Amino acid sequence: MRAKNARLQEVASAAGVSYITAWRALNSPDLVSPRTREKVSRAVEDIGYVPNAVARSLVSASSGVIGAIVPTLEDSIFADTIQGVADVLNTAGQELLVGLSNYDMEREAELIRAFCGRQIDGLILTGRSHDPGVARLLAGGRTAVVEVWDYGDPAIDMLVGFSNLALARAVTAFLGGKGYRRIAFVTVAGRRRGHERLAGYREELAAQGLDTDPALHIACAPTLSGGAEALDRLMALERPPDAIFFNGDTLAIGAHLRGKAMGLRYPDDLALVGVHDLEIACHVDPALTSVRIPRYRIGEQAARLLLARGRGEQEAKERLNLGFEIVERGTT
Amino acid sequence: MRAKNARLQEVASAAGVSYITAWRALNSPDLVSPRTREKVSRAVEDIGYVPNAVARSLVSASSGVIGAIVPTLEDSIFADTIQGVADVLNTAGQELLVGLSNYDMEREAELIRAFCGRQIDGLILTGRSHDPGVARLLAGGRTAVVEVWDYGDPAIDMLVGFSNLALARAVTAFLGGKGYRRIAFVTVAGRRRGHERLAGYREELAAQGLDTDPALHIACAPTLSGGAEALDRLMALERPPDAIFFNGDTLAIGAHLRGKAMGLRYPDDLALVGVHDLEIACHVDPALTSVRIPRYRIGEQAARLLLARGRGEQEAKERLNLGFEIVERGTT
DNA sequence: AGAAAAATGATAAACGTATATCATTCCTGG
DNA sequence: CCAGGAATGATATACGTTTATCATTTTTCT
Repeated sequence: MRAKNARLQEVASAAGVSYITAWRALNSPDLVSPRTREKVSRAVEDIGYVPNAVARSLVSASSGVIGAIVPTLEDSIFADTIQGVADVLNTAGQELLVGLSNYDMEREAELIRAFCGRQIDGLILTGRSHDPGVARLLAGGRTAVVEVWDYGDPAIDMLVGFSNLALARAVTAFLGGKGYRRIAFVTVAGRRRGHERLAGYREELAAQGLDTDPALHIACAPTLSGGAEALDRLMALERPPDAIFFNGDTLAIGAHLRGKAMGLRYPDDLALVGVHDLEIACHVDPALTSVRIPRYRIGEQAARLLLARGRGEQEAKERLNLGFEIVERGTT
Repeated sequence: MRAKNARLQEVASAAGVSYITAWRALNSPDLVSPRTREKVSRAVEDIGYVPNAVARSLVSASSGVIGAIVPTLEDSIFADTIQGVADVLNTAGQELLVGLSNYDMEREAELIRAFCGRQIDGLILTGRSHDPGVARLLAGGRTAVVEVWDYGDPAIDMLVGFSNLALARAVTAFLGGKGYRRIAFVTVAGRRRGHERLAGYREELAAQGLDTDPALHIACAPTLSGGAEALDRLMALERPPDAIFFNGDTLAIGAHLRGKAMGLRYPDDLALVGVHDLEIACHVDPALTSVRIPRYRIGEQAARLLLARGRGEQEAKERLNLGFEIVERGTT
């Protein structure tokens, strides 16, 4: 059933030329006469020859594959970054090995090891905290690495993202500047990015002398329902918040729709801010204030850096802070 | 800078055993004494040895990699399927090569060729229409193929999905059964799945004697705004529809929110149906009637079939029709 | 102690390509 | 017709594993 793929030797035979000539016809066409070139490419067609990239990788010690590990594709957040990576790699004929860590550092470490064994030319990792063993493996510099979706110290190699701490401080400061005093923060349980942002939120609360009631930070499920339920819990507090910072538009939209059904009026009764600036943020009424993050560009830039490194153009440990932008709309 | 990775020979030297013994310690531990096993694994640790999967693939003619090609990750639709694939592959230690065709058949063909050159153990393709050259390449049966997100004839090899034609007929019949006579259909321009569903919609209109006004089928951008704008155009018709079937919840939600802002009341003024049953369908008011499609399970099952084929358990050209389900809510 | 079994070692071929070296054949221009 | 270059060919080695065969050493058991 499973016949072996044709080898270049068979193409050569079919074309009536030697192996070497067939090889030259495909890989350095200038060294070969047009007639031979023609014969060879016809033989390639006839046989359906596809060069064995595995053998090529083995001898050239470079696979033409980039690995990217993100926590999940289930919210479209990281999917957009992967899309950016893939779009850039396409233009360079590189392939993309995708790994989903499910927010699990050990799983991420396994994926990294497996990817390294596949001789990937570059690796994109989400975030800056990784398994220590793997950090050592990668610190050798044999593989180009870009960490994305974060900005700070230390970094393994290259870095493309924005400061999660700064983002949380900026949003909190923005709300404080608008006069809100009891600002709640809603995160999804068990996610590292949430921890960093929580730190920024707390720092800024302290800096601005805002209400630091710990009851104002709660965690919920990463869904619209999670956001809706978080709203319920916060509004049921003895002293409910006057503004809620949701760590993700999905949560914020869930809360927005629930609150509206309950009769809340934004921003008078309550202010809402999300993160990611999903398209739906502009389609609810009033439109949701959110934080625009260059999700797609993060992927693009990360891929570009890896390609540049591969071409030897980019030896430095480039660090790109792509920033973020608070987009003010009707809910604040 | 870029030192070479350690080879197994170096591990053997470090452990003070022969190459063969080191190999056995890693690959058939039963043949080796516990003490030697220990020495070798310590050497592996010290050196940071990672087996070269490329060399292994070359000799074993199987790479441990599955390829999956989807049109895009930008809406979360196919991302969910990829997630399902990845979750199953994880349990089997297989890696996932992802290709994004951007709805372009030529691009898809290039990706398929590149993947085959990488000696993938299996391939997941979206839909059943592909470049003819590539179809021949794959028809050889050297690579296990699962086509997903569709069900019908012919198929290259295995098949996991549902009938897009049946889906469109079912939705149209459902609306007709509710008494709606002027049923519009909104698709995204230039997508094949839309064509199949359009055919189903038209067949059912004819079968039920419903209004077949061609002005009731329009195309729009694949966004919330696209759906909103489609609503505007349809409601501006001299004889507007009494129900709209949106080929995707994103479009339907965009229209829903716009229509509500315009003062439309569902389902009295207008009925809406979407496809995909995204979470937000239940969070708008009234909730959106939609069609549940097992996006994640499609990926899971496709991956399972490939793994079974790889283990030699599954030689047949399995075909799984996972179906769909109309979830009736407030908009109809 | 001696035989059987377990563990280890030496050697070689294979996977399909990349690439280097040297040799031969073919074509072109004067 | 011959020099010189272009085109083609023959041969070999390397990449790092997998796997087979056969040989040797060490351990275990009676």
